[in-house]
Amino acid sequence: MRQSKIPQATAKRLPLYYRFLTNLNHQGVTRVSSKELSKAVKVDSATIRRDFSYFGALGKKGYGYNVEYLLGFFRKTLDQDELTEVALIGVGNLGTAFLHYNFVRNNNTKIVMGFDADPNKIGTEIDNIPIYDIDHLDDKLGDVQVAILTVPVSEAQEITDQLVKKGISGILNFTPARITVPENVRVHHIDLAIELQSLAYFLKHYPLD
Amino acid sequence: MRQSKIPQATAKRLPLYYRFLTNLNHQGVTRVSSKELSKAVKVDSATIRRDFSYFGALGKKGYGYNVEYLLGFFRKTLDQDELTEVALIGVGNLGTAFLHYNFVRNNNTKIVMGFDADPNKIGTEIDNIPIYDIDHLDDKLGDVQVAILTVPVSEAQEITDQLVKKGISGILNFTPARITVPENVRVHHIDLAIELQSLAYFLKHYPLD
DNA sequence: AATTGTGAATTGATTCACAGCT
DNA sequence: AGCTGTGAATCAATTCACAATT
Repeated sequence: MRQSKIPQATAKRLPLYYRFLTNLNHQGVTRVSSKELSKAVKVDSATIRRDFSYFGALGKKGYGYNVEYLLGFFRKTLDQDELTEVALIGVGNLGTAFLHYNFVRNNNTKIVMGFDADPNKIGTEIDNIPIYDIDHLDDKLGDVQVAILTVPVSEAQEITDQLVKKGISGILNFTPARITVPENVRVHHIDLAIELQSLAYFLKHYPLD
Repeated sequence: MRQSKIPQATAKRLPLYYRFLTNLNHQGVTRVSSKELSKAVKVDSATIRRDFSYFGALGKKGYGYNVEYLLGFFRKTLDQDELTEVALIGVGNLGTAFLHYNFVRNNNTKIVMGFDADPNKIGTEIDNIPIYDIDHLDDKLGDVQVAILTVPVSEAQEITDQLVKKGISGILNFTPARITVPENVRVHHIDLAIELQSLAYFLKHYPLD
């Protein structure tokens, strides 16, 4: 498990491949070429072959890849069975969107609890996920290792500190705050405003036509 | 405007810089070094200096950067005044989160209308943004160039086709579908499930400690 | 005939490290 | 004395292009 030699860029694409292969499998497709897959996932076919090759020779020359075999392989690799439990911090619109997303197919992650400050939400369940009082983070969080942070920006750092104190390992941060954490905590930032602004910027400065 | 020679990675960080510089300015800070800024935005200081250098020599050696001057510069560069109008397609939880986000500071983008199929939403306004019937996309969209796509995955491609027909230039796609568009349309994918899965994957395979 | 798997080339981005300026 | 701006080095990812294989 330690020190995989798979490039990070490849690792990020694995869930994508997995999802599309699952779709193909459901549709009864038994074989697929890197070129076909490329069309579906919008990743260059050479990149796909390179990505797959890190796991060994999974395909057959002149034939392509056997969907079921490939899927079985990825299932193991992605720890598709070993579930990662996730806590959702902040049950606003964005947080609620996540709760509803939850039980779509590819579950190697599962939101097991939510936290909020709103008394109308505390004690309720959304899609069977209990919502606790944010002030009880300490008691309720248990040993959950991953948190989705969808709180107002003003609270982001303070709540992060609490999560860190409880020993969290990873945070998916949707607030615009660039939160500070110790070296051993991994943070992925998704900044919706920046995504939109940078799309606009690219449209103006890097025209496609 | 055509063919800027700024690296894409730099371009993506500009809105981030801009936001933090605005904060500093509001706090009355007048000068900042690349090292200080690095701490705040979590980007290596050499990268920051390199990024800035694409716009010329904006700083002073031994001193750092003048916040106001830098801001003025970026304002122009980011077309902070030239507003990009955006349509939000799909007013579910995720879409609503965007509508509320809207009028935070850095506005070079503005959501001007929403679309949904739900009769309870059609005809209403959320934060002063009118919600139209998705079936009236054709009449209402006008010449809006950018769309945020937050519809169920099953509708993604069909609605994309409509947007394309109306001449959209950019789509921020939050559905898990890898939508197909002509070459001259730019699509940025943000796939929440994949972000979560890949964070979990990194935690397991690329431990930080 | 078709498609993989991969060396080699290329492209893109980051980081080092320091001369030069204020 | 301190910090920028940048050449050079490094690192990471993509893409080319084709020999090998079914």
